[in-house]
Amino acid sequence: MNKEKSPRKPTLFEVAARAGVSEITASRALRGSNVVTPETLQKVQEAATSLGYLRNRLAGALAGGPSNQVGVILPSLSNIVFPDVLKGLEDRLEHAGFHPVLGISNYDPEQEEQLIRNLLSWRPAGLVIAPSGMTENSRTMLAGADLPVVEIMDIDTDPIDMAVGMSHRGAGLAMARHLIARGYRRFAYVGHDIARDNRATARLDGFTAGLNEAGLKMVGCVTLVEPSSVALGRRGLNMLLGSDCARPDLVYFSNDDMAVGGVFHCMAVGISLPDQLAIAGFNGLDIGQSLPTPLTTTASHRARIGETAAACVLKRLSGEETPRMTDVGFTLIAGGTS
Amino acid sequence: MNKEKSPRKPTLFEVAARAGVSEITASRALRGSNVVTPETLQKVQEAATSLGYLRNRLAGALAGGPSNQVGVILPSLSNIVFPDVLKGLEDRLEHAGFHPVLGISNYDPEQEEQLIRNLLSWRPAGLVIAPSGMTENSRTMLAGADLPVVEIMDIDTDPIDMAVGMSHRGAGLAMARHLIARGYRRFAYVGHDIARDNRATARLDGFTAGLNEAGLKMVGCVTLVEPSSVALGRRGLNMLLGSDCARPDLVYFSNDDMAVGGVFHCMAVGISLPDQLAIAGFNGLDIGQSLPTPLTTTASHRARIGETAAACVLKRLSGEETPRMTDVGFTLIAGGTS
DNA sequence: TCATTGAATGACAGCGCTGTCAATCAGTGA
DNA sequence: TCACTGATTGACAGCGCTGTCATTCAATGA
Repeated sequence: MNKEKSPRKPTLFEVAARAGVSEITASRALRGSNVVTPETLQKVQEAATSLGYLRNRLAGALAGGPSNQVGVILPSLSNIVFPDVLKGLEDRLEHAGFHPVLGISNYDPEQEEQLIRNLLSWRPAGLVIAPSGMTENSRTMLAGADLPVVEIMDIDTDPIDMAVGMSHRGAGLAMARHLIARGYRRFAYVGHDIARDNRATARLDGFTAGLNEAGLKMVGCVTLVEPSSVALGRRGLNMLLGSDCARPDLVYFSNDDMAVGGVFHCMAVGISLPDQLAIAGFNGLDIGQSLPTPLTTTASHRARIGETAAACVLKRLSGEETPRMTDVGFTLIAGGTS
Repeated sequence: MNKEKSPRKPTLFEVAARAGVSEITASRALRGSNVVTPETLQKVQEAATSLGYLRNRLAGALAGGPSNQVGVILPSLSNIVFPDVLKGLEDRLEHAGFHPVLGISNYDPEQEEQLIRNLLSWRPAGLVIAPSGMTENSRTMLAGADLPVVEIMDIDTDPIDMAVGMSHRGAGLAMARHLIARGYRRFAYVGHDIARDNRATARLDGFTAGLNEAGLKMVGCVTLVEPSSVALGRRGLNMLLGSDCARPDLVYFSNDDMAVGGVFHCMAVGISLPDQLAIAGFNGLDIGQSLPTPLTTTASHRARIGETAAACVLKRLSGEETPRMTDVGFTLIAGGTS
């Protein structure tokens, strides 16, 4: 089935010959141009089917036809956040017959640059990227690439072309204000590999700013240099409470995975929520909201970010005006854990 | 930045001219061929850099060069399973400088066929697919495409070219035997949109077979025609226990998301695990293992499936022998919920 | 000294398709 | 009848690169 030497795939030329028309007419027919007669169309389609013709888009794109590939660069697929974004992207792209070509940067600017170069060399129709500290080269390539480029997730910095996301700093700030208004005063933080995840850093930054506004500061802080996970959150809270810092009344986690781990730790050691300890996360994941006591968190609209980014690319390709900045916002969820 | 008309990208010809060599030599230099002199190499690299040259792989692939794109077709990105697989794939591919080109079939054979046609038209180096009931056309295209094709997830059926996965039927069967050995007798099932997810169906099938071996049958069964989620599992268990079936002593869930929902329901209504009710899932997700009481489940090696599939493609491309079937197996986790 | 060898480079053709512009032709009104 | 219009179709060139074979040239040994 795959050992026999292939008898060369039929080309457009053969389809055209069989249908008794020229190559270009066959091309137009198969691409659904509306200038060909219904009869011609049918002849060509029949010829294509009977020969098992499979279009070669490499040749098409090289000859100046449009591409239906969109480069997508994400820092990770480890937690559900980026798959959610990817899902939104894919959804919207697929409706338009486009495909994401994926690259994972692992939060590394060098790898990111490599990926950009690599993906651009396929001359995609557009590029969507969740940046991880782009290098100068990266910016130059993107700026000169003459295709729609959408930077996603964060809108706290000025984009090369377009940006779709939310203010992570703003989300942290809003959460701090909300919690202070609810009467909490002794805050602690449990975070994951924060050096690499600059969005988590931005949230913490905003959160701290909120505390400062009220003349407060953190009473404790644990940061674990590992990717975020439920298990890590559980471990992190355990460490925090075992340390000699003042007992916090609320722990802000770097995200929901971590926060759910915190909740599980409380369940396991019999700390009652939210009386003895309150917990807040970030992301608004299904899992947090399905806990016996729903998690206090900030819902990020991840799929919507993906969808909107895809929409921006598609709009630009069809010549429409596109906003430079799109804020999809966030929604504070006042759950039962605070 | 994107309004000005682009002054046409420099081509290999210009790089070659600038370096004072022929096109083909420049091509070889930039592709890292070992036949060019170090001096030539440097001249060409300098010329390329100073011109901001960006390789055009469309032309390269069309001219007979290799592609570094691998088509990937998955049925969904909604729960963590397929992102995990994708992560494994991406990891391995990226190390070899390859990129997945993604398509989501939504468990629909027609869409799947469309995707296959579309992705193949880019002449990728290989194709990895988690099949959703392939059509006759799909099979024909793949069989005739003359590239490595890996069918992933399930190995219960005969593959077109290669298969990497585990026996879902076997996993269901093993779990049934394990639970029966532990003394459980009154089994019920809570599942999600099973018509579309034939792997969940295979597990249920195996599980039922295991019960039959022991002369047992299900005492209750709830199947909800929605994508699986924690919330759905919670709802499903609630429905099951509210129905008039005999009270089960163990509920088998279609996967861990659902099972965790079941655990949360028990917590919320005060059913103690595993005395009053036992629960088992499938997948071995982090979340289930981080519960105060770790979930009894079967760990599927999702990332490994992706890695192995990628490895198969790469091996085949480098001319090595590849196994037709790779069983990555599964691991039964006897947790505290049973 | 001369044929021989191997390393480095180059000329050429063509991958399969589509944009551009030109040609064809039936139908129309003067 | 004839120029004119619009709807179809076609000829041509070339997108940018790489495989194949040929060429060049210095180094080698007889």
